[in-house]
Amino acid sequence: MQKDGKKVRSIEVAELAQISRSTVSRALAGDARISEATRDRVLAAARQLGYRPNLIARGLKNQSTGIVGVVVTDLENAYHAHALQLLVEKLGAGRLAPLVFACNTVEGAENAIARLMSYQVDAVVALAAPFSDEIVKSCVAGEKPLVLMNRHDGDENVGVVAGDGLAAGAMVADHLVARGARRFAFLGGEDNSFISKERERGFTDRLVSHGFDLAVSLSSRYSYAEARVVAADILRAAPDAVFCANDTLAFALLDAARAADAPEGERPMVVGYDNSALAGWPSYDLTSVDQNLEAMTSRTVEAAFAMIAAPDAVAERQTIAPFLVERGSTSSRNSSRTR
Amino acid sequence: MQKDGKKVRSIEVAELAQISRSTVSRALAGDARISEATRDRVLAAARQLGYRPNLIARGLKNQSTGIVGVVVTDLENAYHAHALQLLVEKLGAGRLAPLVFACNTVEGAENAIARLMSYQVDAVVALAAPFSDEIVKSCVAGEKPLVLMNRHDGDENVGVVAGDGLAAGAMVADHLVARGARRFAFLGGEDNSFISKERERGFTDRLVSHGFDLAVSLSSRYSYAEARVVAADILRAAPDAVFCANDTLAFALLDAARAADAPEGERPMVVGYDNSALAGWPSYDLTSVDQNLEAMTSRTVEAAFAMIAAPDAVAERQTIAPFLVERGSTSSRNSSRTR
DNA sequence: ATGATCTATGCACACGTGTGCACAACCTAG
DNA sequence: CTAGGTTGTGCACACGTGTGCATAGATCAT
Repeated sequence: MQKDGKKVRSIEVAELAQISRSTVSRALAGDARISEATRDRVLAAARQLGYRPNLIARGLKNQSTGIVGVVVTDLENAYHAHALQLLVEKLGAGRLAPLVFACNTVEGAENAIARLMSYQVDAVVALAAPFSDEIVKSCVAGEKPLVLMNRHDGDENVGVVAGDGLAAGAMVADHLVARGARRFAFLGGEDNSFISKERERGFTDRLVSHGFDLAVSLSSRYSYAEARVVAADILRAAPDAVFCANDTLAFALLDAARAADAPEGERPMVVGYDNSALAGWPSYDLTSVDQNLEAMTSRTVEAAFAMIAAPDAVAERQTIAPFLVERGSTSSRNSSRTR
Repeated sequence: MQKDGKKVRSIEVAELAQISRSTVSRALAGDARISEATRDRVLAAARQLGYRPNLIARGLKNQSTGIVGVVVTDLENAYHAHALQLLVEKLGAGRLAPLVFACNTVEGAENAIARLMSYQVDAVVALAAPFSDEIVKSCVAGEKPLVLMNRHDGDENVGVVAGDGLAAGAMVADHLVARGARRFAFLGGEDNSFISKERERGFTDRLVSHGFDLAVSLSSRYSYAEARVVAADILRAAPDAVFCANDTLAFALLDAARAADAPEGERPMVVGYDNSALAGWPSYDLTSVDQNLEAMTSRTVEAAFAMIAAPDAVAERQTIAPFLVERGSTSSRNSSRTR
């Protein structure tokens, strides 16, 4: 292991092994035509010199870099951060390297995509990013495989892995009805984004089939402070139960209810979305929809692999089933209520 | 903008502009020797074809990829996630692309470093990563510039940007003494890591110079559930004020105090560290040390730039001054206390 | 013994870019 | 008209790797 500091190239391994550079390349690639003896000699030499193939050069030659572009938006949102961590881990396990760009504005998105394309990424994963139109357009134009996570989109040939917001909304409706709620509210997010709308629709439709309807529906940005204001408006309508498109919104609602100083038995039941770590803490103890990020990120990475392996195949769209984690915010201690 | 889907190479720009490929390269690089007229022709052709230089090829030729390796650990920790977001943004603004690897185990760290080196990154930024010994050793061996963020280390020639835990501890001591506390406790994290130790030392030393001392000092992992257990032990010692090495620890302590059902006036004052978003929410309203991540990440990126530009220069070590954000958890409503 | 088949390896090219050096064209001074 | 300078451009090489093709040696069939 004589790392003298300078780069070790394959030619040096070849010289040490008394062999040509081609043979080194083939031996390391596991080419069956290389004899056992020389392969061992090459491996020994490579190990001795601490040889690491230059993936940039390999990428240039192979037209495949092993780099995957990842576009994220708001890492301060714990849900996004967690998703990114899982993606990074799973991509790494699959011998792919994630090149991460954040974009908060539309020109940021265009810039990020341009950079990614310049780096010849093998695929792009967009993680709940807005401006997905731009991203889709650029990736289709550049013929790069693209997987959108939790972002539905048009009819272009892009991979889509998304949670089933409709099913989640229905599950929440079932749960709240079973707990005895009668007057329902929905607190949506981000200018009524598609995802928020979907969750609301699943919720409302199932309520209707139970013979109820939605008394109030308002929406807020995904920030705690702004949500507090809207939460107060929701509470003014005195709902039995509130379904929030996001855990942060739910926390704001819970705090607003506490601040209103209503006796505990009269506070509405609350359900959040994302099942963030905080939801499990006793201070909130929030019933929340778990999107199954573990499965979602796994499917996303698998989809990226598949599209890299077969670029011309039809991209599939997968739906991940969410599940409900029931906690104290919808416990029966709240069930005796006077609307 | 005739993107027919296939890659556009510089030779195609050259042909369209009726010029040689060298001239295209020089024109786009802003070489002064190129005449105004041809430069315009090249730019027009490049724009028309939607030409994007292949940064992989450029990296191979220039021995400089513009990629910076980023090593992170626990993105579920909001502090790390926020730091990563800022790093990604600031690196991107400086025309650098972050290749992100997560490592939770020591072999994960070695693997991550090996991958980074293979991708010929221009520098490595390690973000509060454990196993920094391995990282330092590998980067020094590979002669890659390395910047450690919030991680002090030996005498190797690596850049270090860290918050001033000593000063922070002292500030907290001053603050708590001024608020009337007399019996102090410290709740540390992660097996008494260096960072946690430093904060405690700053705290204790200043307490001593005020004529007080530390009644209790315990430590826990950085997870809420484990911290709750240790927090209960701390409370058993009935301190006036508790300084926690981490906001999560502080939240656990606050919840433990509430759960103990002591009258509000007798609960200890609590100070956290990181000033996470949650600290500002009314449910915790936690006084917390802000590490000034904005400044810290800026300095980190600047340090990386400097080390890339001058690899043989002596790496500098910078200290970022933290500041205290005072909130309700140390408000005077708690000041009348019976120890 | 000779041609045929197979095995193991080397030569040389390609990937797309940047740049030292040479050189053509033009201008100026004598 | 010639010598010398200035300006703009092209040739050809290098970066480190993978791989098609050719080939030397060995084994085998006849």
